[in-house]
Amino acid sequence: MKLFWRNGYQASSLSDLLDEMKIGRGSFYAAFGDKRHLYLECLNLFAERTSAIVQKIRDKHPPMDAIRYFLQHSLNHGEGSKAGFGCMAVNTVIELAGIDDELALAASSWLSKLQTLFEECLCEAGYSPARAAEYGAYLMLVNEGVRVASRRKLTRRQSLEAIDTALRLLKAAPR
Amino acid sequence: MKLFWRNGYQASSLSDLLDEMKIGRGSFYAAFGDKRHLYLECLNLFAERTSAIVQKIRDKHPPMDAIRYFLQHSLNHGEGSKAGFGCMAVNTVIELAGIDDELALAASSWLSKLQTLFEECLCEAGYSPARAAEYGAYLMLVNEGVRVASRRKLTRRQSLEAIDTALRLLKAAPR
DNA sequence: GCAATTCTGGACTGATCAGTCAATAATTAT
DNA sequence: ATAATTATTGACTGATCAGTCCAGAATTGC
Repeated sequence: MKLFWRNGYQASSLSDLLDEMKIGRGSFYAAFGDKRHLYLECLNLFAERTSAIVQKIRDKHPPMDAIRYFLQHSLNHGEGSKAGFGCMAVNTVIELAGIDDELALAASSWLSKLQTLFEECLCEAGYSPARAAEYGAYLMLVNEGVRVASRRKLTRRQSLEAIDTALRLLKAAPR
Repeated sequence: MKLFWRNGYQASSLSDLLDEMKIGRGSFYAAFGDKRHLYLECLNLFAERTSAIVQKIRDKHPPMDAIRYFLQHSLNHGEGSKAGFGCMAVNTVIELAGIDDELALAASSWLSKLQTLFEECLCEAGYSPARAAEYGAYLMLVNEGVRVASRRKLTRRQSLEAIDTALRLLKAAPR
C-alpha cells in the first residue's frame, strides 16, 4: 500500500511490489489476483485506515479541532515517514481518471465519504445542516489542496499556515 | 500537450502521441528529442497559455473578479473540451513527485508563480502585502483543490459552489 | 512417519515500451 | 534539370512490463 501510495499505480512495477513485499511472483498472483486488484484492496485499506484516524481524532477533540488535526495529519516529516505521500485517493483520481475510471471512481467515492465526515463534524459544532453541507464541500476543497501541496517540496510551515488561514476564514463565517 | 494533460506522462505512450500528432517515429525524435523532453516543453506551453489566460482575465475584470473567473475557467463542459483535464501542473506534481523530481519541480515552480499572480491581484484589490501573501497561499490551496475536484465526476454546479464559498469567506476577511 | 495438500519462487511468455537507424521522399540550392 | 540537403517513415532493437506455470519446498492431515 505504501508503495502504491507513494509512487502511484503505473510507476509501481510488479517487481517493485515483490521486492517490497519480499515474496515471489507466484505467491503474489495466488494471494492477490493481479496488480490492479491489489491496488483496489490498498485503496480500500487506505480508506479504512483514514476513517479510523478521523474517528480517533474525533473521539479526543472537539469537532472543529478534529478537522484541523485531520488536515494537519501526516504533514510531519517524522511520523511513519508518510510525509510527501499526499492522499492516496487524491493521487488515484489525478493519475487514473480517464485511464481506469473504475479505480478513479472508487477513490472519488471515498473522498465523498470523507466529505460527509466533515459535514458531521460541522453539524456537531453547531452548524445548520445547510451550512454544514456547504462548508463540508469547502473543507473537501481545502483537503484536496492540502494533499496536493504536501506532494510539493514546500516547508511544513507553509502548509500549516495555509490550513490555518482556511480554518480561520471558516470560523469567521456564520454557523 | 492535450494528450499529456488529459492522460498524464506515463499513460501517454509514444504510439498514442504519434497517432495524435500524425507523424512518424523518426520525425518525432528529430523534432522533440524524446518523450520526456516533449513533456517538459508541453508543461512550459501549459504555463505560458495559462499565464496568458490570467493576463487576459485581469485586463478585463477587477482583480477579485479575475480570481473568480480564473478559478472557474475550463470548468464548462463545452469550451474546447478541456473540462475534466484539471491543471497540468497539479497533475504532474501528483503523478511524478518521487518518480521524476525534475519534472515535478518544474510544475511546482509554475504553481508558485501562479501564486504570486494571485498575490498581485490581492494587492491590486487593496490587501496589505502581508495579507496578500497569506491569502495568495490560501487561493493556491483553493486552486489545487478545484483542479483535483475537476478530475472527479462531480457536477459543474458543485465545483462552482465550492469556489463561491471559498471566495465569500475570503471577502469577509479583513484586508 | 508418510502422503496429500498447499504454498512459494523464478524461469518463461507474449505484449508493449521508448528509442535507433537506414532507406526513401520531399524540399532547397545551384 | 540536377545535385545537395533536409525531413519523414516504419522496421528493428533491447529492455521491461504484467501475467502464467510448474517444479520443489513447506505444511497439513492422518
